[in-house]
Amino acid sequence: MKPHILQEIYRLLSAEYGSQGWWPLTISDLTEDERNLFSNGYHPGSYIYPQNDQQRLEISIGAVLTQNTQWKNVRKALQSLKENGLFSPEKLLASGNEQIALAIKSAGYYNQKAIYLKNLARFFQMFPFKTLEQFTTREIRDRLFSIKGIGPETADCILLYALKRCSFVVDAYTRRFLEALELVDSRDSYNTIQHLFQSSIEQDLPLYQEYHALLVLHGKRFYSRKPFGWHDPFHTLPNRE
DNA sequence: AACCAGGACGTGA
DNA sequence: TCACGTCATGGT
Repeated sequence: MKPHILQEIYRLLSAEYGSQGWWPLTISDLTEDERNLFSNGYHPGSYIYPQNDQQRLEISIGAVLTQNTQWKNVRKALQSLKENGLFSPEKLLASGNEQIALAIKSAGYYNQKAIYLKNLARFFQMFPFKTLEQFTTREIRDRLFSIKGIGPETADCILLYALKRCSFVVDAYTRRFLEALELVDSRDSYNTIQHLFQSSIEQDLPLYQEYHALLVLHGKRFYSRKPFGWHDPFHTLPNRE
């Protein structure tokens, strides 16, 4: 692969779609000014979020809930968790699986995810956000990955968007996109593809956050099973080498 | 009325 | 390692 092709792809995606402002926060968490400024919880051009543990937790829980699930349904589940007073590690651990499952029903897989959220809550109880600062990104990643219900992508989402660590997120859209460009093979592992990005682009947090967001947006447009775009996906993108 | 969504786990080869 | 079945609601 050409060494700088992933940089070039980022430039093209960024020019095509502009700033995304991931990870989205629920509107109810934001101040009135922010509410007026942001649409649908996105905060394009601003990388100061999350600003408190509540928002860090929301991103982390959202990362679990959005596994193979549309964000729209996750947002309902997040609101439901808050409305039912379940939105803290302590409350989650003190609640029954059935109660959590009921609250997150809209996100699907609710029985599994109720357990997953408890496992995550147990982790955050053992390692509050403040104490995580002293660990390396790799150390946190290994810890997260060992939690039942947290795979590589979910771990990287938490690292990148909740903990502000440069850990590149590889999702299904990223894989389909790179496969279509014949930059990776279908049998390449998650870590292989992640390493491809991390060795090609500069270690910059906004860049990491934006790049994944852009890949999701572009992926939804051209690489969904039911794509809603009609343009040639290769039109503005580099030809395969 | 099938089919899909910002995955992860358990199982058997 | 890896391919495959399972988990489940909400929208097209």
